[in-house]
Amino acid sequence: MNKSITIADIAENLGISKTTVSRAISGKGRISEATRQRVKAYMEENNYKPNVIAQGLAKSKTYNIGVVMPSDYGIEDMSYFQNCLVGLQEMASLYGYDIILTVCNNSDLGQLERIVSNSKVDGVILMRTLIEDEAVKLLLKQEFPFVVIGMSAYNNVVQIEHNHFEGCKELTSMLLMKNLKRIAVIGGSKAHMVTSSRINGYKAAYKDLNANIPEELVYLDQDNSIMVERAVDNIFMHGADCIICMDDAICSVVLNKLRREGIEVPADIKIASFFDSMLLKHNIPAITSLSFDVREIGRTACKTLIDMLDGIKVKEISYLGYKVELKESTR
Amino acid sequence: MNKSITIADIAENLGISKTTVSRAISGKGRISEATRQRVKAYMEENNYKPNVIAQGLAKSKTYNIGVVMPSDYGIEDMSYFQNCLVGLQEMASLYGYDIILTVCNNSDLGQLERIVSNSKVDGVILMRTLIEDEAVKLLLKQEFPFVVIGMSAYNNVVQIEHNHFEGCKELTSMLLMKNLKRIAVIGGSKAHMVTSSRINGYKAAYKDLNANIPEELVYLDQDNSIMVERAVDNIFMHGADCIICMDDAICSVVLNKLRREGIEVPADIKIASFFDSMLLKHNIPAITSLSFDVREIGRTACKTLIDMLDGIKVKEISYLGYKVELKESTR
DNA sequence: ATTTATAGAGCAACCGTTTGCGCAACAGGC
DNA sequence: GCCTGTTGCGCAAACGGTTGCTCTATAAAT
Repeated sequence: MNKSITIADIAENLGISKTTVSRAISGKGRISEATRQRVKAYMEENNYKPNVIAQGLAKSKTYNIGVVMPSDYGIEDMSYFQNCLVGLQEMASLYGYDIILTVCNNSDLGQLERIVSNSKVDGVILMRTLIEDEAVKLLLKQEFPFVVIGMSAYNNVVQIEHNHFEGCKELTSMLLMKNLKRIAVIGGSKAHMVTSSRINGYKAAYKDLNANIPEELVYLDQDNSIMVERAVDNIFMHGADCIICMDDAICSVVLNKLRREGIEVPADIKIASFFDSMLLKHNIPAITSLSFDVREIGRTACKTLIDMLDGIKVKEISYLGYKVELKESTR
Repeated sequence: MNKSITIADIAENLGISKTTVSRAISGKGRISEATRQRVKAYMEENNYKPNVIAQGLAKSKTYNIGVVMPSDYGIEDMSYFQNCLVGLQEMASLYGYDIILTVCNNSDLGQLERIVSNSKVDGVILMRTLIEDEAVKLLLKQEFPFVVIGMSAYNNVVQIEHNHFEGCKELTSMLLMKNLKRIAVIGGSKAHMVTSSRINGYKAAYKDLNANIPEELVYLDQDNSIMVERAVDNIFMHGADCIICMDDAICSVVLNKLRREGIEVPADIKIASFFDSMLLKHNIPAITSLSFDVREIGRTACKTLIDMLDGIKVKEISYLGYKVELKESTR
């Protein structure tokens, strides 16, 4: 690991002061075009790279963004995470930031606390928040800049999200319009904001039509396949003409279960799913899906945080678009 | 974001020098027990947190570890990645390091180059390497400390890996012992070291028995479900009594295909898979699987890198155990 | 020709730690 | 009472940048 050259080296070799070199590089302050060119040329030639740590110390910035990934992320969340991360990265590197990743859970914020109080990051992005979220509380208390991806139950929190309420409402409405009246819902955790927003959207669609909400068809917190399959059984017992799956993993289990039971999709029952992953890409019968540009979420979240760090006023909630895809006739 | 207190503040308030405070904290250098206690008490009381950036500048360390995630990671890799990451984190935070995550691909190493030459990380962990790997070349050329997870085709590279050769050889041997002679292989990229190791293990098992290797049953580089399904067709055409799937995603597609064709597992054909994810957990018929403690890989990789950074001599290749799980009779 | 504005550059302090070296006080050995 | 060793501590220079202020030379305005 060969020692890299510093601003002082450049200054000495060019017979100018460190100040001037610094100015030539940053473009700030008064400096002649000629000198700037000399410095630039020398930099180029000798492959000078600024030491971001030193810059950080001087400017009280780290050029790092902390990203908190919940430690209970399931495999079904990972595709979302991956795409989001790519978006975050894209934007971060555009502005010279890097991403420090920490896995934390609501009851052990050690990691997050460390990077925040040791000043290893300038701001934080929360990948998901709970209705009762310790990370949010911590950051609010410390007045540390952060944005959350997805909805937050807290005030004064900058949020980037797809409009799950509207999305789920639109989806449900569309299904209702197609004369499907008994729409079941499986999956999603009650503790998550996303879920409650979606459920509210679902209910709103029913209310708009003054129709009764079939509460007996809603099965949240189905943590494993066994539960999901049991839910499917119950749903059939109660009679249903459509199932909305809260994520792809659930959808996959449901589809398998139906296949085993000899129930045809979409002939016997319709299936709709929130479609984040590629998991089902090649494996879906006719399902209606709601899809999001997750990468865009990442980009927006990152840019918003950077704006905040630059002291630019940002709006508290950014809603991003979603799209409902009907695939009734596929297959 | 309230300004945090510094070593200078402590020094002033306690009427001692910065040096003494620093020594009290680090425990290095000569210092009386009494003073140390005074400082510790004050730190505790006023919630002092060292500024890692400043420490970094002084010690020429960042306490950051770069982790490179290939940008072509598929959803089937994410579970592996997640578990590995948790292991990495665990060990990193134990030693006061943080993880800077970058997504890079072989033809665009911009991100990696930046964090390395801007001295934002002390060392790098490569999540996967290709036979012809630009990241490895770059790091070797810059003499930058790094370890790779999985096998590397290069010399003088510190590697942490499961013994895929032995693993796949053992798996294949076990299958051969059970009188399955026509074992097919689907999936895996020729460009990846893992794959070639596994294939070599597979072949070695055949050679040990002086049996002919059924080359016509090996289908690598099956990038999408269509190809996988076609491969399955071909495999049946050539006759096979077992299929080894290189990963869970492939396995999932294969299982679905078989189900659709009305082929029973394990009655009509046996299935074996490299089992990283939870994806198939609730959805597997009787498959034989090879599983790894991926978290341990992460831990080991991280500890190895930290040792390297501390100037401790590490062994070039660490093999971690794997285990073959037979589930022939499940379901 | 004198004043005023401005452009180009440098000095030196600063960001928050670490660390080599030096200094005083005190201990023990003779 | 002198010499040597050790202990506890502080000075000041680093680490590699940034930045407020000052200074000079030149251009523009009067």
